[in-house]
Amino acid sequence: MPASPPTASKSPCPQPLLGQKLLDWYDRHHRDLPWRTTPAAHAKGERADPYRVWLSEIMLQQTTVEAVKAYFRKFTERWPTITELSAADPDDIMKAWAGLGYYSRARNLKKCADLVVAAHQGKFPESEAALKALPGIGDYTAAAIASIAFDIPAAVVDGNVERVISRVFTVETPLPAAKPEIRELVAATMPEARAGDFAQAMMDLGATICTPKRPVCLHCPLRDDCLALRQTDPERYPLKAPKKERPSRQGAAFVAQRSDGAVLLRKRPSSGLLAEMAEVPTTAWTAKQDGDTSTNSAPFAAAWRFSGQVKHVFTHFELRLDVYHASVPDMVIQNGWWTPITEIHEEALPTVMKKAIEAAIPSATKRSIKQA
DNA sequence: TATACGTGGCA
DNA sequence: TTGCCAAGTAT
Repeated sequence: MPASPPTASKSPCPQPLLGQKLLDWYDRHHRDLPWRTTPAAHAKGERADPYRVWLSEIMLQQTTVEAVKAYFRKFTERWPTITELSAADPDDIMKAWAGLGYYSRARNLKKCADLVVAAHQGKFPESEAALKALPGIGDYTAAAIASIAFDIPAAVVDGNVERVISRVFTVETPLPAAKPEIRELVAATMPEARAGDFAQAMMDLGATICTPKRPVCLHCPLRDDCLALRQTDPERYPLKAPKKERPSRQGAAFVAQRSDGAVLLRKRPSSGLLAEMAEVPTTAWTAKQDGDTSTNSAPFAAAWRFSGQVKHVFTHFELRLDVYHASVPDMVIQNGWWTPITEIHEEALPTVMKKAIEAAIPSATKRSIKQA
């Protein structure tokens, strides 16, 4: 524990006033989102459902609000309570999550639901530490659930909060090293009451006013307190460590179709990229130069015809897949099964696989998540 | 502390 | 087109 953080001199004392300004702004400008209760309802004693708070927070990790909305509705309609989610077939959860990305979240979702049902009588534990002990719940999510669902004064620090705080206090330490410093500043800024509203207010401010590019400082409730606005350029914050460049990989994907139109799928290994999701047979994905993407590397002999190339960008590499198609006789493969082309959208297919199938069989996967 | 882990939207 | 970004976690 450093005796004196670099920016300590800039915030010698707690700033409850700042927190109150933020809450006043939130009362008038909060976003209405499917997983929220309004601050007015909250003031009347209404509590947010911890299950819905948890589910939304997991979905929102590194994911936009707009992308989450349809999935959140789908999950809560199908599994209204954590008990029902825990009773679900894990494959059905993976299918329902398909397209949202970061699939370990879906696997941990089931593990967490099972634990809460088995070890906590179906109720989320009401402390930050106990929440953080659950699968898929880290520092941020534990604090978010504790504050939003239980009004526990926990320091919620996500990307929005990092941006708001680093600007208001001109934090000169680059992320992620600045995290502890930012957490201290949040703790000093938090009001005594309304922990959940304060956390959501910080995030709404970061999402709508204190945006990464072209923040709307004119409308900001903290404009008189913001050191970045006063001294320099707010967009300079938060400082970030330089990122590495994204390598390229390439491979081939093989879309086999039976005479009745069914497509051959198989299940991916239980660890690593896209773990336990469905795929069409592919080669290994290797560094661009030495990848063999010819039909020589097909999973079995067939009249493979080149359909086209698919590009897909993952977080840590970009992939170019040569896609081949063939009409084949009925057969059985390891970990594989046949799916009617009309039901392909119900499988646990990650987006990259939908792209590959679409390249081989145009219009095969057109049906969108909202209709599914 | 650094790396693996998805996807879609936007300038 | 390319790069950045969006309510992070696990190891």
